[in-house]
Amino acid sequence: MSNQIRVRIAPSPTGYLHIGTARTALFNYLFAKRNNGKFILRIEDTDLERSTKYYEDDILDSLKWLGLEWDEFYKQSDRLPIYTKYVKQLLDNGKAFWCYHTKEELANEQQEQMAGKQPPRHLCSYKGENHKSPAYAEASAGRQETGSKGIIRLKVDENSERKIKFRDIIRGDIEFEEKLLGDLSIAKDESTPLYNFAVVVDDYENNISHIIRGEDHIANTPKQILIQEALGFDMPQYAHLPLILGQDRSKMSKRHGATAVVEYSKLGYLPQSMVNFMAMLGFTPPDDRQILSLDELIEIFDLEKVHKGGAVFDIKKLDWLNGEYIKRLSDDELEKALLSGIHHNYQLTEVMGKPFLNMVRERIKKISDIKEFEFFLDGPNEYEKGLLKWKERTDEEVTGSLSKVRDIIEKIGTDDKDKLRAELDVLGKELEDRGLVYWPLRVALSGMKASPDPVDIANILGKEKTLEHIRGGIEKLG
RNA sequence: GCUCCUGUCGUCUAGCCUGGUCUAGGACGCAUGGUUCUCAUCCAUGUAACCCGGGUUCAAAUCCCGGCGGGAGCGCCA
Repeated sequence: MSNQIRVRIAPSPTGYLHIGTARTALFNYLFAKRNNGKFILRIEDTDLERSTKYYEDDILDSLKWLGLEWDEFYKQSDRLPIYTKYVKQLLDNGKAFWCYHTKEELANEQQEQMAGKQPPRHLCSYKGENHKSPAYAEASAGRQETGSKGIIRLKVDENSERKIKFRDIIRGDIEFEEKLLGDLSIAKDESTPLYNFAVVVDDYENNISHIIRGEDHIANTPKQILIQEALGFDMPQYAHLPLILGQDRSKMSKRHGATAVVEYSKLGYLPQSMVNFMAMLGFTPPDDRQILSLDELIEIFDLEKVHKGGAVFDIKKLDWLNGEYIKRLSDDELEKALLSGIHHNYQLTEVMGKPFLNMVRERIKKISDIKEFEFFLDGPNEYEKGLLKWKERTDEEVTGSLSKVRDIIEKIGTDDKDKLRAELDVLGKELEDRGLVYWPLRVALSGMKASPDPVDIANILGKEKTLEHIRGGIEKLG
């Protein structure tokens, strides 16, 4: 079982689950499920200052909402003793050391290097002193002078001619020069690991076989490889995903709009369409299908076919996809979604039967679009009486038409749509103008210039409400 | 500034590895038409791209070289 596929998603609970992290999670999940592997969730909360339980909960909830259930769960803050063991090991065997430079010194060093067109890296003067503990340094004059409590770094050979190479499943061979890296920070103290170190230790301890993550981590890879080597760990396989971009082709961020998965759920997007859409950002099915479920994606997913270039997040395409998914929802599913209350801009309190659901299903792209249909419950909004006017027809003609429609409905009701439509068509023929019948009726019922078929509205509203709104229209015209 | 990644319609992309079937295909969007009281749906049609320049070749989106463009990373954040 040692060569079982094991992948992980490692979000840090310093914000809501980001759409980019969600996409990375999705690709990890697809790869794991495709290969009978395990999908592991690891919360990277070594930065206790910024990590919160609130965001951790959001990450878990969002992942579940998307349907990306994990097989194993870890939290770095539960695993501190493990990091301590490995930090001590490196300190003891001389591969790591304490550095006492201050942040200011480091910043100055970097500034000088950049000004001198040199690659920015920390070449630590404490490296040769082999400090194994801060206590040693405390006794030395150096520490008081620098005012730094110190940090633990990995020794990196600044004169090395070696290239650090790795094969990326998506991009092919990538290499970096070891000497350009500088002495890497790995821990603030023996029990406070820093990102690159914690990742390496955890990936090893969790037996991670493939590291699938965003392209923004490519530059971290050689650093992590150096740490692996110092610790004597094997190198996992790497695959760096393209970034999700905003309209200006820079990494998607808040200024481009919503970035959190939870925001999209509140905006009225379905998890199925989010999954489908995110998958398309960087992966294309071998056929021309556009609509694919999570299970269908698992069947066809191929990590080697993932794209290299970043993909712009196009909300218009998401809207279309979401509309397609809404059309495929069953009555029960649609009703449940409409009543869920998750969508902040309008709370529907009741669903008026199957005809209502069938009408809505074709007409909304997002669940939150249901607010356009609030007139079904609350009656038409205030509208200008001019809206009732049909083309060049006079108020008298419109009133006359509405009165005749009223008479028809008083007689036959609204339950039989076919019959009602037939009667209205007869009236249209009499008046030699179908529009004169349907337009004022539709406006009287909806109060809007664009709305569903008035016969459908009347049918859903029922006889009494329909007549009430028609009378309202007639009154408006005086 | 340094390092790395990347470059096909407005957008997501197929094709590129294994040159010809590519007068570059699909989808979203947009436009037009049909249905129609309006809108939406649906149907049909159209719109629009191989970053540039050399080279190799009978033949290049596809191979090679050189430019240019875009992005990301460069923390005692992750």
